[in-house]
Amino acid sequence: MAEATLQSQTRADEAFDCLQTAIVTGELAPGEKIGEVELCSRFNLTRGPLREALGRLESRGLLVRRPHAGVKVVSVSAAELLELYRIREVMEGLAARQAAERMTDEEIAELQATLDSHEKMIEQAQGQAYYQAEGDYDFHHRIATGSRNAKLAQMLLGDLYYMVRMYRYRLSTSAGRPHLALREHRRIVEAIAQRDGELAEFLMKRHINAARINIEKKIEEGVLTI
Amino acid sequence: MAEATLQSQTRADEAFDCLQTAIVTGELAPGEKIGEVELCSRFNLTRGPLREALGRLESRGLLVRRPHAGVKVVSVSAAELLELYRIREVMEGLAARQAAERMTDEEIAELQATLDSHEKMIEQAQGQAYYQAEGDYDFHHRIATGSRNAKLAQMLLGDLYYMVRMYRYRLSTSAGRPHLALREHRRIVEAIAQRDGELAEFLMKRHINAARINIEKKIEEGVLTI
DNA sequence: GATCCATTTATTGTCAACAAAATACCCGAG
DNA sequence: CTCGGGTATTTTGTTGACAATAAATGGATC
Repeated sequence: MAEATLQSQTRADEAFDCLQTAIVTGELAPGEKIGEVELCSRFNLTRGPLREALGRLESRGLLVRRPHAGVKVVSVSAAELLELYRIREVMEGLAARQAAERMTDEEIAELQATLDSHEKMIEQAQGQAYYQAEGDYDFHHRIATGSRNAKLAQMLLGDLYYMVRMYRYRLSTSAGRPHLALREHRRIVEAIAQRDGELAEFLMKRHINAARINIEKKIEEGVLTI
Repeated sequence: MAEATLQSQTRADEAFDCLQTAIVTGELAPGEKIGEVELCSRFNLTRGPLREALGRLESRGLLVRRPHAGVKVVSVSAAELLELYRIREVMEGLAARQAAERMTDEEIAELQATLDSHEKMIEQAQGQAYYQAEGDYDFHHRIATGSRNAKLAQMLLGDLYYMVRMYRYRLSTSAGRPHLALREHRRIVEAIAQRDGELAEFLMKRHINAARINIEKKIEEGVLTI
C-alpha cells in the first residue's frame, strides 16, 4: 500500500502523493472506477482532503471525473503514449538547450557522476531493467531542473513524467537498450559540458525519438498491448 | 465581478471558472494575498468547493499556497514570461506540424475563414488591439486542438495560454504588430493547407520567437514593467 | 419475454461547526 | 528606543452530518 513518502505538510498533500504513486505504480489500475469512501478507508483519509487531491489529479490528467458519477483512473492508449513522447521530444530538447546554457559546473559534474553510477549498475547487470528505468528518470529529471525554466520543469516533472512512468512500471522497462541509452546520455552531457546548447537539443531530441520508435516497434510486435 | 460563464456542472467547477477568469483578467492582481472567506463572500461560495478549486488552480500554477499561511496569486516576472514563450515556441511548433498532418479540410477552411475575419477587424482598425489579441488567441487555439494530440492541447490550452493571457490583459496587447502577425498566420495556414508539417513547424516557431523578441524589446524600452 | 418506468439505494456534492497552526500584537527587558 | 518572547486573534485545515443526483433494481405493461 502506498504511503506518503515524507511527512506531507497537509492531509490533502498526503492524499495527493498517495494517489499519485498508487496510480503510477499501477496499484490503481487504469480504467478502474474508484469510490471516494473506498479510497478514504484505504488511505486513512477523510473525504475533504481527498476531494481536494482528486481535483488536483484530475487537473493533471491522471484521472477523470464525471459529476455525481464517480472517479476513474485515466487509461492511456498506445497511440496516446506515443503522442506523449512527441511532446517530450520538443520539451526536453528545449530543456537540454537551456541546461547547456545555464547549468552550473557543479551540476554538470554531478550529472556526469550520475551517469558513472548508472554505468556501474548496468555492468553489474543485476536488476538492470529497474535501475535503468530509474536511472533514466534521474537523468532527465536533472536536466529538466537544470534548464532553470520553472514552468518547463513543472510541466515535465509534474505532468508528463508521471504519465510516462505509469507505463514504465507496467512494462518493467520501456527502454530495453541500456548500453545504447547510456551512450546517448553521455553524448548529451558532453554537449552540455561544452555549453553547446544547439547540439544538446539535437541529441536529446534524437534520444527521445529513438525511445519512441523503440516503443512503437514493441507495440507492432504485440509485446506491448495497451 | 466574474461569474461562471455557463451553468457549471458543480460548485467547484463554478469556483474554478470564476477564479481563473478573475486571475486572468487581473481582477485578482498578481501577488495579491487572498483569504478564503473573502473569496467565498465575493463569489457566493462555501469553503468546500472553493478549496477544491484552489487546489486545481495551484496545480496549474496560477496561484501559490503555503500551508496555514494562505493563498496568493502568482506573480510572473518578465524573465519568466519570456521563458513561457520559449516553451510555447517548441510546443506550438509541434502543434503546427501535427495540425498539418491531421487537420481535416473543413477545419483548415474554418481556420482560413477565421483569418479573413481577423483581417477585416484589423482594417476597420477599431479596437484593433483587443481584437488582435483575441484573434491571435483564437488562431493558436484552433491549431492546438487541430493537432489531435490531446495532452499537447491540454497543456497549451489549460496551462500556458492562461498564464500568457494574464499578461495580454494587462498589456492591452503584447503584439502591437497586427499586420505582420496576420501575414505570419497566413503563411502558417498555407503550410498546413499544403500538408507541409515541417514548414508549418518552422514558421510557427519563428512566429512565436518574433513575438518573444517583440516583448523583450518592450521590456528593454521600459514600456513593460513587471 | 422484453422494454419502459418508478422506486430504491448508494454515491457524490455541499455545508457548517471544530481543531490546529501561523501571523500579529502587546508587553517587558535590555 | 529597540529587540525578544509570549499571548491573542485570525485564518487555514479537517471533520462529520446533510442534501442532491445518478445508477441499480424491481415491477408492470406491451
